[in-house]
Amino acid sequence: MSQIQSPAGARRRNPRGEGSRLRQDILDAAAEILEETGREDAVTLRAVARKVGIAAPSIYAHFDDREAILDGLVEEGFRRFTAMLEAAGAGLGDPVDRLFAGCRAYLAYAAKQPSRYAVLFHHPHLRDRDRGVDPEVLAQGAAALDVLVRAISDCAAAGESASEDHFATAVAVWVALHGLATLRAVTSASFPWPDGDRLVTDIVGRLARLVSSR
Amino acid sequence: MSQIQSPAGARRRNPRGEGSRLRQDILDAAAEILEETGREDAVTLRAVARKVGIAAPSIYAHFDDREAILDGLVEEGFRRFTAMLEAAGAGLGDPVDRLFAGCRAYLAYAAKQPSRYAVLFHHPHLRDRDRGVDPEVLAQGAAALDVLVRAISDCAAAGESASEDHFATAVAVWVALHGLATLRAVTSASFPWPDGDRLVTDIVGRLARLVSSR
DNA sequence: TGTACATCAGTGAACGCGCGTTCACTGATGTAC
DNA sequence: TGTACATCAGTGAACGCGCGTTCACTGATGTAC
Repeated sequence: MSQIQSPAGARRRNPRGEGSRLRQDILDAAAEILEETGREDAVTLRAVARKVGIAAPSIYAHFDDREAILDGLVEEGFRRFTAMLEAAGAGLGDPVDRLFAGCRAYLAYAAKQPSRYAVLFHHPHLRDRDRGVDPEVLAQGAAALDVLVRAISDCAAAGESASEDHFATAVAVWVALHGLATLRAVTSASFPWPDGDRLVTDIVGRLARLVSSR
Repeated sequence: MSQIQSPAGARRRNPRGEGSRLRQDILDAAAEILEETGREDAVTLRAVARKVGIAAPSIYAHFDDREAILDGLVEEGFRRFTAMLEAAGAGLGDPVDRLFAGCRAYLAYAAKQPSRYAVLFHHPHLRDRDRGVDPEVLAQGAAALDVLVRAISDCAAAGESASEDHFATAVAVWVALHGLATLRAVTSASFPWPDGDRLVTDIVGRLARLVSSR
């Protein structure tokens, strides 16, 4: 948040034309609450307003309703997630290095903000149920997966992966990354996880059908 | 539920000594609400009471508080889950067949009751945070994982798997199964999943280090 | 430079609701004599 | 066989709370003339 303060009116009113800065403050506060509590239902309008230091109704200038805050959180989360994945392997020439960098970045994001990560993939917006899927969110999700597909294509082109159907290969890797990310967040401290990096190298290496192990 | 009815008092009082039947009815109702809504927070004391056809305070005879209902759901869920996994491969002689049967049963459980499955692995009880982990739940979770470990050990003993550290191998398979189970539940209908059975065979085959593909 | 005015960025009080939980109770069912 | 009584399986009313949302408003900030 660009300005944090107690409810006692310490917040300075945004200057003209920059009222939309409050929108970002609201999203940041919502993300903080989500991460602190680990519960999506703790992100209430009033809790967010308290955290930002505004009156609850002020939120309605920027979001239609409570659900819209969560929608915004998911949308922003996906945008950042995709950008982060793309940035992860950007400077690397070797496609296998790029693949692993992307996978490690994926897991690092989920480890750093487990609840925020979880909300990306549990949010009802991803389902078709009651309302349609937000196409923006779908597009971001597809873009994130595409980073993986390209990395694997490049590995295959370089003769480093035996993958044939690169999309299916990418999905297999994605599935395992997601499982690893969520289970790590949820298991108790007493769970005897095998050595983390070895596990990742192993899983990704096998599922991406890498030719030589690293 | 052994008896379902509208709130209008159609429920028949349990005979003496069988009051604990209500406990099971409450758990069943909670499971139904969870699956219908897909939201853990929809499982309120009052919603459960309405579904069972009793007054809300009647629940306190069987559960300490609202949280205890969810705890009960998780505990029962794990017990059934483990039993189901064990039953899945019971009749099969070939260890590879047994492994695949277990994996398919795992995914089938998650596909049939996605919310109930999700609650097993997202429930705060698995974390160390505020309260200690319920040892009963931990034990059931360990037992479920152990089914996998044994299946893989048997494959290795039969020369069908190149696995060395069977626990690590089982964790890799588990991670992928969990990822597949949760992502399948959450992706929109428009997501172009690769052929389900091929994907499972492929992922499990590679991660379990099976020698010959099936 | 002064001033009337529109706009913007919020506020404060109030609403109705469903919730978890408590409390004192009720009335059917089985048991002791 | 009859009856007093304990127990069991619940009920109904009430509480205080935090919630999402609405409404009419306020007062600072910039703009037109």
